[in-house]
Amino acid sequence: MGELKRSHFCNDLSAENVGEEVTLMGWVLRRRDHGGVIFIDLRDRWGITQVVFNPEVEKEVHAKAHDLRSEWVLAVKGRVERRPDDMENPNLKTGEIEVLVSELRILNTSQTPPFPLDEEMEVSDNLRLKYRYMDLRRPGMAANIITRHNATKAIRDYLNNNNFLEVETPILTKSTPEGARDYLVPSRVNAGRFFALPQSPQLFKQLLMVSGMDRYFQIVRCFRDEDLRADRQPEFTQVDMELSFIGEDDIYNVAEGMMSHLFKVTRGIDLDTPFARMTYDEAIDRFGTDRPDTRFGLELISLTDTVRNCGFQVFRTVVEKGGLVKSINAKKCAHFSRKDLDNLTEYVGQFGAKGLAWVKVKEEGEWQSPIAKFFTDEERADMSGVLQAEEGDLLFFVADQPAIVNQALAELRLELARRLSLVNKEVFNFIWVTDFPLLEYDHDEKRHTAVHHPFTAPKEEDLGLLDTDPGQVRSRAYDMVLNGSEIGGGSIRIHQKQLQSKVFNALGISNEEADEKFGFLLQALELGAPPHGGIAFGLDRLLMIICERESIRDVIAFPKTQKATCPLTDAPSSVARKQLTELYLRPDWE
RNA sequence: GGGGUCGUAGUUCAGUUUGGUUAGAACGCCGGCCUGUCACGCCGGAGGUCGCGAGUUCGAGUCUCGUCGGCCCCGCCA
Repeated sequence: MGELKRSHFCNDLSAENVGEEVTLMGWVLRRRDHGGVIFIDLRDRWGITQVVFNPEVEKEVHAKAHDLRSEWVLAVKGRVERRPDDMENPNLKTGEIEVLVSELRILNTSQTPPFPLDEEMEVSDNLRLKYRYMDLRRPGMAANIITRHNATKAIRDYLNNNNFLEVETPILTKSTPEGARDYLVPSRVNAGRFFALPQSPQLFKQLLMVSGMDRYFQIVRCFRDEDLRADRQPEFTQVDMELSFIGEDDIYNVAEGMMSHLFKVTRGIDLDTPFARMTYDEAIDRFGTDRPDTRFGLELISLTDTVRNCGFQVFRTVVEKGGLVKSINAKKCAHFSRKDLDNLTEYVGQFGAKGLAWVKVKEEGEWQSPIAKFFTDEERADMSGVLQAEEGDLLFFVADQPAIVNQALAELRLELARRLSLVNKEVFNFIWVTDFPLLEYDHDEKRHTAVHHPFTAPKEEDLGLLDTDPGQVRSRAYDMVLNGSEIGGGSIRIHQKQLQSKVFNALGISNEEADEKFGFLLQALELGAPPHGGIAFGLDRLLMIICERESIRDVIAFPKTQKATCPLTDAPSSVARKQLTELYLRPDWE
């Protein structure tokens, strides 16, 4: 760069700077060579400035500019000039001016980029990840990274102003049963032993409460060795927090305040607080899922009682076996074609539904449907009544075991909303889902497992059920749901050893195993653990919504592919045999 | 572990249904011309193991099987 020193960024200059000598540094976005005058759009993180090379002004510099190519790195010194009349570019922040270059330094050349940095062009994910540093030059991606910075800054500011301490917790930690598969790290110093990377800092943040930190938070990487999705990476970031001497309402308050600040800073949006609340049971009942998207209707309606004694054997048998019959009334959709319906039937099939019954409501409530003949006039009228069916409506039915009915119709509801364009992207519907069950039965393992995690406190009024009917115990867990996406979850924790042991027992964890795996926590609970609780937010998912992207990969600087690999570094890779033997590992796959 | 979909020039894609001469387009790239463009324009040019491997066939980008990779989903995971 010689003696050149950058004086401005590429979005700084305006008509007010006309006449000034400035020095800009950046990348060549585009070159427009007119044989005579040459225009270069110079780009940096902040913006774009047009710089001009005129042969009548600086003949040698102009000649040098002839060689410039896309993505070369330049330093240019020159005078800010107002553009001639009618030559202003309203699409550029710096469009009023241009820099007439008197001195050009080529700081670096560049090969032709492996893909165009044009925002409009779709480029395959593999290429984008292999050359991620090029991908991140694209203004849209750069904006996401900048938004991510602004988001974490806003979160830190808010929590700092509310008496929270940011405390780091170990990345090399102990493998614990329950939950997701661990990433393991072999210990060289301790033959045959392994660290695990944390699935979350759950136990450490509880210990920080025992240590009297009172209000902790951390923006922290978490690791789960499970299969990937558009919204799931093996390493992801949580906004993790824990508070002492609090109840649910205190958590809701802090979390709502933090979200309000976050959305104000990143999107300029004022959120309505407090957020709506809904129990788990109500969410399942009305939406079939514990993370309902409440931006549109199409709610699930139960017909189980209505059809209990009906003439249609399929429905009757399902109800007799403890199943459900639920329905969605797709208003004014009776025009759906047979192909549409086959299509939707296939769609719900992947969620386990063995069929999708449908009814088109015609004049005077008449049913056009393959199943119409199985019902009496009265039964059809009863069902139409419950569903508030009107001429032109399309009714869908699924009858099966509750889990299948709810999932199939929940997914059908979302698919219908997409097809009917009912989803308003400008709306941010936050809700708290509360009163989750504490335990669910795992048919493979033949025992109960924790719905949230094993440290979640049961509701006091349900404590008696822990021995008699554990599946019916409700917990003090809560999720924050935004537009159908679970963006955070937490609970009030157990802070007394006796209750914690009891829950471990309900989970089928013996006293010995509890001591071996969680002894340190149980000990801490006996040394003055305060009542406490907390919540953790998925920062990547939040940003995906804030940045209006379809994948969390777009808000992570260096994400992994669906196979959990990194095309840029080629990780994971094989290692030297010596490294393995040092770690007391003997491969048997060769 | 399973289902779907894609893989052709540097990039994005057409061509695959119905196998048949030299595999096309746009953008990009290279060269030339051009003093007011901003997705500059005009003229010319180069550029392809059709992901990889087997098979069917006189002949495969096109059909079959396998395999690798990207993406989406189920299971899994909060």
